[in-house]
Amino acid sequence: LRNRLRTPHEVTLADVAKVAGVSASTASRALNGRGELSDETRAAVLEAARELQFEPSQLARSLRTRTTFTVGFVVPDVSSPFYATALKGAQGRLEEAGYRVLLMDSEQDAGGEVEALRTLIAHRVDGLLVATVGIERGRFDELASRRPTPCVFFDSELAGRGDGSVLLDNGPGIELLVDHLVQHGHSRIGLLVGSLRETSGTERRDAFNDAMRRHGLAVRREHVSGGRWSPEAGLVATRAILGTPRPPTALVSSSVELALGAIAAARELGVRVPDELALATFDDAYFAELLDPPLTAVAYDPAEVGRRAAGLLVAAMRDGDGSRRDERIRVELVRRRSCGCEP
Amino acid sequence: LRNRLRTPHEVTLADVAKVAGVSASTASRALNGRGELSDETRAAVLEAARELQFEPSQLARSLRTRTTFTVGFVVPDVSSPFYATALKGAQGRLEEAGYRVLLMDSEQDAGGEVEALRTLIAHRVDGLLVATVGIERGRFDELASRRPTPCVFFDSELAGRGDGSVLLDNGPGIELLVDHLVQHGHSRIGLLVGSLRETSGTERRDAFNDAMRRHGLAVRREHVSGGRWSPEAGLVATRAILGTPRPPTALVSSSVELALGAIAAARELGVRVPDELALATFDDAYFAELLDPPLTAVAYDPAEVGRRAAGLLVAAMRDGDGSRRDERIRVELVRRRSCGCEP
DNA sequence: CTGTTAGCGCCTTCAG
DNA sequence: CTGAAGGCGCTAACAG
Repeated sequence: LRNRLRTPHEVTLADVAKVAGVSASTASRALNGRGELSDETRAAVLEAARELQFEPSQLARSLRTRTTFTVGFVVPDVSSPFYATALKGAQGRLEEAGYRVLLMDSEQDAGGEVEALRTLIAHRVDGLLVATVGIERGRFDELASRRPTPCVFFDSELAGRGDGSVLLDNGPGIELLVDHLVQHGHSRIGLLVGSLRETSGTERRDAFNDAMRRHGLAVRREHVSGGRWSPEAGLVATRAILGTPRPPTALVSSSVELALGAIAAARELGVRVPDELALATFDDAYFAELLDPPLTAVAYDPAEVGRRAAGLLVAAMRDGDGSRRDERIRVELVRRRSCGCEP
Repeated sequence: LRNRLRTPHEVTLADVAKVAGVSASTASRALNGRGELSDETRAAVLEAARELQFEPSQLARSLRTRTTFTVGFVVPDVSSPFYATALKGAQGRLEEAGYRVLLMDSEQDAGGEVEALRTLIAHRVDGLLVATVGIERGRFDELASRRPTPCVFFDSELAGRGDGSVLLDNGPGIELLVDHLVQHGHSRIGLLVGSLRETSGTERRDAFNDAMRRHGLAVRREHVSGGRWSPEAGLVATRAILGTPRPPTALVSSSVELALGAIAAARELGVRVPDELALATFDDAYFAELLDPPLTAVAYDPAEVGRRAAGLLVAAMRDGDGSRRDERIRVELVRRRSCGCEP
């Protein structure tokens, strides 16, 4: 029976107790600082634990206490600098509070997201941090009902669901971009849109339309293109937009990836930025300053998004009153050359 | 007793068994496809499980089977595009094989790495994927002895430890860079070094020295600077190098972050790249083409690093014969303008 | 202040 | 082919 175990002998709480000459429950109390213990008993247990290099099994502990101190983190694409940085920010907060992170990538796919959530729930995570790609409400409710787990959305949300959200100031950000381009004298302005299954995508598009309307400017259908967040999508979309009979003189991009594609497309078509096409984008990047031309952008701290979301989640896991909290991350305009500003 | 449970009623294997009218052991067999079962029993159990939306507790399962199907992933900095992408690659392979990823960030610190490994081991992960920041051998051995866990190093290794490694072709890569710069006629070449606590850092520095020697070129102490992997370090190092009495005419950078700092420093000092300072770097980046100037680089697929490392780890977790496997990721030179090549 | 007892939810011998 | 029993390692009532 015992010979099947790979590990010759797993050091267990019982072992520690035996060496310390106390019962297992006492050993447990000593190690977790619970209950009243005589100093010498405590010392004996601690000593024994150290001697045996006892490492309590989180597994057993979790099974018993019904809490795993693990949080699930679901993003469309971990390799994206934004999500990677948000993850890092969240990680910091969570570790402070004693939580670990189980990571899942939804691969930009609603099905993948459902799968990820299901797995995480099967692992009995204590909480969920998710940048949704636009899962159906019904699916979410089903999962949530099966096993209620505190959940905070970030970057994109499922309106009304979960215990809160931390989103970017999408509206004000796009407004900053459009206003600035208008100040430069542009009136034919195009838009590179992101995924319209995500609220970050739709909010930016809606804000663009609103801002244009506010300036009395028309939004031409053929000057709006995109649909995904990649440089490739930006390249294709910009080619299409620049290929129209009367192309726009300026372009607002919903993300830095899209903007990269735009620069590439302009270069390919021999269109000079910003002289023939002004460009301004949502999202700053650490290399934006060094691009050719340097990219005018709406900046914010991606790590802060993660930190704040994690903060909300920790609160929700502790209190568990169903009170929602929705936060927005402030953004600011960083003027560089791509919009037509001089250095 | 039961009223303390947050979840009104957790659906358990016993419930499924009851509904299906069989014993718990039979239900378990049916759900895991073990043993011989009559078709109707199996069907009844599956039906009951679906009806109750049974989601087996991985926790309990793991406690019993002594395997968690979880892998620990430790990197110096998740927010770095390289590690984020490697993570993504690893994730793909691991999920195929049924493993989940528990992520830890060592914060570029040996102490943090030890802490991360300890936590992961306490969670009884089945395997470890680590990009070490240069933890002490003794510390590693201690942790490994306490609870032997398959471990594969990637990017940087702890020579001789673990069950294998997947490293980049650091030597050949740097050689490509030096050779190319020499071809451009340079003889005073400087080096931006990364962290020398990591083998990726030392291998690149050593390769630089070797390549220079091979060309009969002197490596000047004051033309070698750096020590960390960040753009800031690159900025400071390049300032220092360019501030020397006879600065180099070309610079090899150990990483793209460092190179970004170099471009910034050159710009700040009014030094034109590549005319006054040629630049070539290890690591390609998706935006390298769009920089000013476009960056000549040694390229490889970061996701592949993760995939291969995960592949090795999965094999090690399955077979468990202590056979080491060490792999190298092939690299290639991508010529762009920063080295002096014409477009 | 401490020990005994009883499980958390699941899997796996061992019998039948 | 199926059921009963035991236990993974830990914690929390409940008694002393």
